Amino acid sequence: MNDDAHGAAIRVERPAKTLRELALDKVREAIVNGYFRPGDRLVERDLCAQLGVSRTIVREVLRHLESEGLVANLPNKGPIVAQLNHDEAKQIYEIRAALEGMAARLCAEQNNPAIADALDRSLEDIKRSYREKDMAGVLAHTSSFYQTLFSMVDRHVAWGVVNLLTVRINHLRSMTIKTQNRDVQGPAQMARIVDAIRRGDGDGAYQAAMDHVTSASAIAQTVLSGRQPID
Amino acid sequence: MNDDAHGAAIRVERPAKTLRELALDKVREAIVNGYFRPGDRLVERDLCAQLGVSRTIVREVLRHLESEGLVANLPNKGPIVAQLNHDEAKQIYEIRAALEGMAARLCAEQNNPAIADALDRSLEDIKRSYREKDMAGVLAHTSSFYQTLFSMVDRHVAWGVVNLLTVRINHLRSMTIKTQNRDVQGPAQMARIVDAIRRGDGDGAYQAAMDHVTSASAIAQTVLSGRQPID
DNA sequence: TACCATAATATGGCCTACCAAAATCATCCA
DNA sequence: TGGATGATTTTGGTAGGCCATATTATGGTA
Repeated sequence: MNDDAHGAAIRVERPAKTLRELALDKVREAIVNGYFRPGDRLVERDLCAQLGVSRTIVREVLRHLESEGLVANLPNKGPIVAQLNHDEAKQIYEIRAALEGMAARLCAEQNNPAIADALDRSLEDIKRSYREKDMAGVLAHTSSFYQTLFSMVDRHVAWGVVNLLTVRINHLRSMTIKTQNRDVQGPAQMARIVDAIRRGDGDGAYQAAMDHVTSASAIAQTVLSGRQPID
Repeated sequence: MNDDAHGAAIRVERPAKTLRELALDKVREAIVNGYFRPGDRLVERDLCAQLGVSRTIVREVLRHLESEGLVANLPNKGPIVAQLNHDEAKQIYEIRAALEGMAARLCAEQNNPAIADALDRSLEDIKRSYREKDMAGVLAHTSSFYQTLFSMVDRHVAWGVVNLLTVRINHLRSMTIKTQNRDVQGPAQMARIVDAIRRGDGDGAYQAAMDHVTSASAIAQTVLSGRQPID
């Protein structure tokens, strides 16, 4: 009798995404992977034309990105792509260290072998991407490693925070992973996290996760100040 | 010669706030202090009338609050005031514990007496507000205690995160501080943080800050499950 | 009376067009 | 040459309209 229960199984998955959400993703993408550079002005009407949507949508999208910290608004001059300074980047890495350390500890305390196994799979993906010089893959699989870390202990709020902060340092991330030796050191540090989790060693997992982010932060600082010509 | 440097001193402080920002603050306020209740629908056209602004503004405001987590958007039904469940509240307290613990540790490691002094002043304000049964004051001064904790070590990004999360549990906060004995226990726990900072005891400050938030979280959980008839 | 089809109504999503104020750029004149 | 003046660009904000969907009356029929 229940139409819902009956139809749910075969119901086609509607796109359901509104135009605004589509536009939001597009612009965020464009900023994150550098199509728009830090400091670039984001002129509303230009964006309208480029996205093929109305000003209403563009304004809402810009507001949203502003609250995400990807866009900054100069009064009476309009929105620009936010510029990340040295110090803010450091703070973001520091927060990630605290939260990822926390998640790692919680994972270790679960004593559930499935967690370490899932993390190991992500880790394998990362190593493979490094071997194949697929840097986009490295980033994606690293994200999914951390997502696993948080979602295995049902910490989606903290994952949301980490994710929000991470997009703001995305260009730094893509530079750090290209650094000399990072293809060996990075995975090794992550393996230490997984080992500690597998041993049920909360403190060890916490420390290992902190160390990993901290070393990424150090590299990022070098990149930011040195500005080595990687392009 | 420099007109800017010259004029800056006497330049009238223009409100500079755009209508949108004003509206944003109003609606956020209205949600935070319960004028709009969790689950209430936020009908765009009604808000236009109540705020006296156009739909464009209202929509931008709703988007912004959505990304802050204060408003949820039901597909094909529109925005409502976000409802905070048990588990999410717990996660928020947990994140605050991690970040406030971090800030407390950093403060302790600065070995700067001015920090402990400033915190002590906030603490006095809190106690006074408790004595005067000024609960709004307790909340405000507690916030400023933590703001000091973060700003003294220049961690405005982390402070932003904590702030963002805190508004979502504001009603819980106002309930926990009214709990029996909280007027004694709360300040005592905060005093332990300040003491540790004054001693330069990083680990102690970290632990004390964690303890304080953790106990607030425990009270909040009780309130949430017990649902004592406060109205 | 019970029930179903249909029509209103309410509302979100999206669009166009317009205006005012500020910033920026170009121009022209003393 | 230096500044006043005017044109252009762009944001901030408004008004109103169109369409699709969801809810709610409404009314007619078995």
